[in-house]
Amino acid sequence: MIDHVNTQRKAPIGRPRGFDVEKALDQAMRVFWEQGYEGASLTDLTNAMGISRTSMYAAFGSKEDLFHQALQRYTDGPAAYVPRALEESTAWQVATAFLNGSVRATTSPGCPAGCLGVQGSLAAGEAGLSARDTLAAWRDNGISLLRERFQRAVDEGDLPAGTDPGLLARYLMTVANGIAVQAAGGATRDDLHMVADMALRHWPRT
Amino acid sequence: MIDHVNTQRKAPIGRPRGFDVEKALDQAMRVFWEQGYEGASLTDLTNAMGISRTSMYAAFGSKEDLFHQALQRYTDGPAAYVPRALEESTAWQVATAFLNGSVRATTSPGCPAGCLGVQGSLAAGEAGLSARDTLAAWRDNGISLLRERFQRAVDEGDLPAGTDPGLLARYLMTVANGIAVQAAGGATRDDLHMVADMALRHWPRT
DNA sequence: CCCCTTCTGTACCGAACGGTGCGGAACTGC
DNA sequence: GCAGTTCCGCACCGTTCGGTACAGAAGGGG
Repeated sequence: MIDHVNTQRKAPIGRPRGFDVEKALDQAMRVFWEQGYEGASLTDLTNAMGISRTSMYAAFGSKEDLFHQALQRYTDGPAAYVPRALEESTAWQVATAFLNGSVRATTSPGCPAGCLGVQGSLAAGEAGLSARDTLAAWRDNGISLLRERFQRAVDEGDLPAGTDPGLLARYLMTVANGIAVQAAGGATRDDLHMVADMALRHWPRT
Repeated sequence: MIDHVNTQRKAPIGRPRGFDVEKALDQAMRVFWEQGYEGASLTDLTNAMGISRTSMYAAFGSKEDLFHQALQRYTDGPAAYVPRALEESTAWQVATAFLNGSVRATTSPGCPAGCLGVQGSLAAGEAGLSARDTLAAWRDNGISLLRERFQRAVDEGDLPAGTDPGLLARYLMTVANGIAVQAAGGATRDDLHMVADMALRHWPRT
């Protein structure tokens, strides 16, 4: 607020940055996605980002900070199918869009197989505990978003009265997480689309 | 074959081993289960096993060999619910026993949360690629066992003609893998039992 | 022009990594 | 007792880990 004028300043004093922060963050996201938090070394990361260790620390803070920012970019990018799915007009459409989106995102050609929010740090030693907890909270947040959407669907009569929105939400997230594991193991998009269809076959209807 | 007499020899020459190989393997299995292949250091492992690095290398070969033997012990121990489920008399009972067993195994008090076959090495750097591939093959083998069992059920008329045994098998493994991820993130046994029930609600019947 | 700020490349830090050489301890067979 | 064999604890190997000190390069403000 005080320095609102600074938001318009195009050329801050000092030597300008020699790389594109968002492009570098994209590359870091890919490395974390492919190798996990612990499996991605600073050397792997900075090589992929095309910058030196010093520049990385100056721009992002630490490996853990970089991971958080890469996860945010993942949320806004490859995982953007989640908020899109929540905007569908019926609970059935939300569920379908969510699972189909997860299949697409975890088997996208040119991207690592699987989901950063799952394989980024599922089990870890001491160094990766923070990342592990961050991702567990990230997945829980996804469940909460789904639950709130399904609660609304119950309230609106879009889902049968007495339906448990929390159970539906956790069920969908569980299937999506399983899809991510299968994708990481090499399952094809067609395989997983059939699995997603099967998981939706018994969806409650009014 | 040649040394079948040796199988009866109780006291081999040389200094006897000062620890129980199977107990040590159990502890190693727990560490890999909790921290993953890359996250488990030799120090973590040998401390839990109660032996020195030298003894570990002499008895098990290398960290990777130790992991393979720990996975075998996991297969025979905590994951023994899989072959038990396959022996159930109907496909429905097989599926129910498989998912309920996976819920129990991934939320067993006194054991790490989740499944070694999933979180042992899902995404990894160069050092963990072999373990990652081993676990992917381990999961694929589980799918194959289920598929063969369901093929038999189709042949016997226990499942409707035209049912795809491979799809059922992959579907169940996907749900089980999702359950493992959720368990690793702190989901309770009750939560996951309800998820498993929901996943079985639309099971094909004759 | 010089000063100040910011960014970058190199070279390096202590710690931890997986793995091993070696001398001594503990056992069997003679 | 003495050789032969196996196991164990300690100290150590080279490498890599995440993170940083420092000096020079590249920009703006006066």
